[in-house]
Amino acid sequence: MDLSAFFSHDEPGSNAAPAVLPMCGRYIYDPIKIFYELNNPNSDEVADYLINLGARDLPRRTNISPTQNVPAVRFDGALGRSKIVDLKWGLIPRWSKDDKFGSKLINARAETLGEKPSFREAFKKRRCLLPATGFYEWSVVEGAARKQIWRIGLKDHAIFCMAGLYENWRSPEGVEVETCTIVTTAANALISPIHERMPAILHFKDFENWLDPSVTDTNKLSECLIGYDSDNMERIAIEKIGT
DNA sequence: CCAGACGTTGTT
DNA sequence: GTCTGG
DNA sequence: CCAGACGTTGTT
DNA sequence: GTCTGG
Repeated sequence: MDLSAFFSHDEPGSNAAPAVLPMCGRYIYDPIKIFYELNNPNSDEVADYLINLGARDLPRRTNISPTQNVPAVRFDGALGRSKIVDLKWGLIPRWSKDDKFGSKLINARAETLGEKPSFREAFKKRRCLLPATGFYEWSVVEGAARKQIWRIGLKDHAIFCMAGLYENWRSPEGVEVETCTIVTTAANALISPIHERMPAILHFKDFENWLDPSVTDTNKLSECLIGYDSDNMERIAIEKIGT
């Protein structure tokens, strides 16, 4: 396989083919405020949607990692609409005896959400969106001393929403913890040279169905968990997280 | 029946 | 909680 | 995902 | 090398 085309926008020196490795264990949230200042778009329906939910002033975070609280959109039954809440990244199943298992469940494969004991109930009833402006992947480049870091996102740094599931877990001591996981899917053409998986990025038209707990047709829900179009994304080699 | 797992990614 | 393996 | 730790005994 | 914490 000729991988040279994938490196046309790489930094100098990374012309060796990387071992095919690599998912979504770190990501980025740039405030919508910054997004608008940088790009001044005429309209962006995802950004407008999040602004309407009060996301405009969420803080900038360039290295969101598992076990941290992350901003999420989910349906609130009492309000009758979706709202933004903080969820701890790393899903702890309701039946889990301790919180250790949660640190492993940072991703959930889209293909098997309906079957896995840890995810199937959340897939039917507790879906959420995780806003982001990018995510990181690491790949081993032959001959290089360190792993190559990639910052991946939509073109023009547009904000997007990853598909997520959430749970409400009660510890033996009675402490409530709300946790979440990021749904992954097969990598698209842009990402597959460096990683086999990528987060499921939802199109705006699918937000409502994904968030609506009364929607339980899992076949239909699965249809929106397809790899995002490579042409609308970009992948940039970086030296350090946060740059 | 009980005991034990329940997950993903990447690496070999 | 629910399924699988023994 | 990466970075960093990786241990015990006895004492307070 | 493998696990834990963030």
